[in-house]
Amino acid sequence: MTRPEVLISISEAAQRSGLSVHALRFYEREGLFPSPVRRDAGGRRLYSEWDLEWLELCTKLRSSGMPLPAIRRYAGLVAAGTGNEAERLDLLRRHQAEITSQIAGLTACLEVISFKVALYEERLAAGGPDPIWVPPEQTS
Amino acid sequence: MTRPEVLISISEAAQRSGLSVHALRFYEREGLFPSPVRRDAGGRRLYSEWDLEWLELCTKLRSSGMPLPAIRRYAGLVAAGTGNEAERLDLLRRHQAEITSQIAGLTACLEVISFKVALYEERLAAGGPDPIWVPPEQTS
DNA sequence: CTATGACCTAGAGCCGGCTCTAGGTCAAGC
DNA sequence: GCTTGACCTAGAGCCGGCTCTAGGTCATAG
Repeated sequence: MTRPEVLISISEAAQRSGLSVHALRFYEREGLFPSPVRRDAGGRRLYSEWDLEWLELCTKLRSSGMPLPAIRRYAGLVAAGTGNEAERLDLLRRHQAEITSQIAGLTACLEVISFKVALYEERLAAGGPDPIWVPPEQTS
Repeated sequence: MTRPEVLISISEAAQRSGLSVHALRFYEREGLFPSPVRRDAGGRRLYSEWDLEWLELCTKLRSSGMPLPAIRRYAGLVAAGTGNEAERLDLLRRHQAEITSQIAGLTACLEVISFKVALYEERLAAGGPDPIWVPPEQTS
């Protein structure tokens, strides 16, 4: 009655997760998996659906700037099983705040850039080669 | 009639730009200034208001992920004077797109995290220690 | 006159996050 | 039985962006 769990090789896991095989092994060494990655008789890694989902979360965390040690902590909490939900929540909330402030920062940068873009567009449209922003002549 | 241009020392420029003195010298070596930073008789750097404005732009570009070589290119265009506005515009537009897609990526991550946060909150509020996401028991 | 402190240069070091290499095992196909 | 190719481990290397060090100059204060 145990349904036939699908297990895939590292190269397949790499394809499906978007990570390189190197990165997958590296993540494992770094303790980023809550439960050890399974192996076949020959010692080769076998990734389950669960592992892939976990990796998906990991890549989201990474791509939003969470450092490996933090992901390791989270993995540790998950590994420890139920009972530490408050801690997990705390970790996630902090990262949530982190992302929010990153977005705010980027939005501010975007505004500045967009302003400059608009300026250049205007000038170019006007055809005039009026200087917009020239370094001051070295009047020494 | 030339108004008395205010020139400040490197440490002051560091404070006002938020960069370290090391970083300021480093940026200069890396060719990130369109016009060379002025020096006093003793060879010490003197930063003008214009330099500070430039640095402000640089930090915006950097903090939104523009790599140093790209900033160097932009500095080169500004240094070359009027006539290359189209190129500058192109460079800025590309970065604009870059930032936009970064924001989109972060927003996607934020959604995932927020979803998980909501899940944990719900569970914790319910008081129940129902497992949310447990690594599968190694049913080997 | 000396010592303090801000500055200078050139170059080495560091950190995070991979990425790659060397050297080896193993199973399948010819 | 040999080659091929996917995998293994441990560890070295790389890249970007600073950051720090060593060793020196110079000006003002005591």
